[in-house]
Amino acid sequence: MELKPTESELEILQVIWKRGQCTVRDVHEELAKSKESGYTTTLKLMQIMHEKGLVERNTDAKTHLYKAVITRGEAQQGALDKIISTVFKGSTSDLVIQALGQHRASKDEIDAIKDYLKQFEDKE
Amino acid sequence: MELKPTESELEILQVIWKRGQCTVRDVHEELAKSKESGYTTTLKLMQIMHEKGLVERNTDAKTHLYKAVITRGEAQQGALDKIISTVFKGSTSDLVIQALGQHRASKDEIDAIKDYLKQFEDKE
DNA sequence: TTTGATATACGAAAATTATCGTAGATATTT
DNA sequence: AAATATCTACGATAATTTTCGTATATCAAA
Repeated sequence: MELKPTESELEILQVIWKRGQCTVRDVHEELAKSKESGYTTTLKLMQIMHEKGLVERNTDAKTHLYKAVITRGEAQQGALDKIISTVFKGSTSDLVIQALGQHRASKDEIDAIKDYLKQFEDKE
Repeated sequence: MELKPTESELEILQVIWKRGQCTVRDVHEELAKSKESGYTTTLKLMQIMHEKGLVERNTDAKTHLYKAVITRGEAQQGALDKIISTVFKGSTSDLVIQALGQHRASKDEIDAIKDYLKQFEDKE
């Protein structure tokens, strides 16, 4: 196992994560808002994702229901690991600073991060 | 233009960024440490990268010298943009917190980030 | 100058990913 | 029940990316 989703698979997972559970049509209609592609393309991709173990599905009814096996957190971690090692020279702080710099985090976001950092203050 | 490097191209860019400038052999021997592939494969990839405008090269001598056109910072930004939108629901702070959490940044790294955040304190 | 090592160029195969058409099953409507 | 709509399965093609072999040029050494 231990497969990382492709770009298209990630788009599909996004929809599934948001809804928790969905049909091929659910996913396809969501994607159709921003993308142009056939229904059977989405279907096929989701079938492949099932083979790969990225999603599981309930086939009791005619219309199958898909759920994500890989969690959003796992995908996040995988994505982070990859870019930290490929473009950030292994430096997490470089990534954090670059992220904060360009994306102009809002005050709330900054506060959330500060709060998070507080937990390290009393340690060691 | 405006092409994003593929996975393999990114590996090559890493080597170029580290050295500033290099030959195909430089890159290939660096990659060979962690990967198994032929010299002409690296050569071909670098030629394609040249066609795409990701690198430029000096062909005065028999052995060409390659330099990166896209900067590490641009690649970092592109990589961040992509994963923030695909797996972090557009939330920079989610990304930052996840990065800090799992990668167990060192004290120095935490300090660097705190310093960075200070600049926002007096604003607005 | 012949031999051997090392370069680039480049076509083409292999591998991976994405897209779609069609067939057949099942449900829904008239 | 017949017609229509919707679903899955799945093979085949297209597009993209990666890998490599071979031809050819250049340089250095014997």
